[in-house]
Amino acid sequence: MDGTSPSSPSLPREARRRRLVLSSSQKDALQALFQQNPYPATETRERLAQEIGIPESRVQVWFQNQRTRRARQARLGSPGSPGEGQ
Amino acid sequence: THALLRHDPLGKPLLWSPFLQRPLHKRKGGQVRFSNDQTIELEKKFETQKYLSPPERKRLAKMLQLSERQVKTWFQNRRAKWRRLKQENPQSNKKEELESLDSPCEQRPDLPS
DNA sequence: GCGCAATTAATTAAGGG
DNA sequence: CCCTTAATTAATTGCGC
Repeated sequence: MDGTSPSSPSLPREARRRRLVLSSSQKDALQALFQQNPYPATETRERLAQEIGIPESRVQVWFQNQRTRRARQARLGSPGSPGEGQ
Repeated sequence: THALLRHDPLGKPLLWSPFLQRPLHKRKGGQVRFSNDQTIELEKKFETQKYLSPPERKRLAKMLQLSERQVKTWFQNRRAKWRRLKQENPQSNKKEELESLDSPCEQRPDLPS
């Protein structure tokens, strides 16, 4: 009896939340812009969204997640570099 | 009724899974996800009124055992999401349940007479 | 004082190896 | 199976009205 089986045979009609899968090109574009500016203005985001063909909100969340990723990577990468000057 | 019902295609609430889920929806700082009932009630109110007046907010907060601030925050977050949804979706796109109740973007917040 | 836009941290779950 | 990562949620800050 594992509850892990999502066996709900009675409702195959539910469209499970399908998350957007970004292509390499899309990711590349996002990353490029991110390197230029991790906090792009709304207009910039919109423009990029149009260019890569995804909704602006997705660009927004991508940037959010990317910031988090970066911060995390920085943490794991070099935990003790900067001599805190405080 | 349905075991694993979650998330609409466009939109709305996420209700947690039934019993077989992690006993903790508590975030680190002690923030907790609202109960299904709370969310449902909030939503119900939201369908009727996008903006609610301070006294109503207080009432609802008491009813749901939430802070007025929490209710306020919930409504604001909801409004934001809603606007985005409308903007991205020209028409109310709701798979099976269509609720064309949202046309006027401009609902005036009840002015205290 | 409230609404709103922007942003955050934590979490939840889809996709793919 | 498990890691990556997109999507969601409640809360916060700052700004203008």
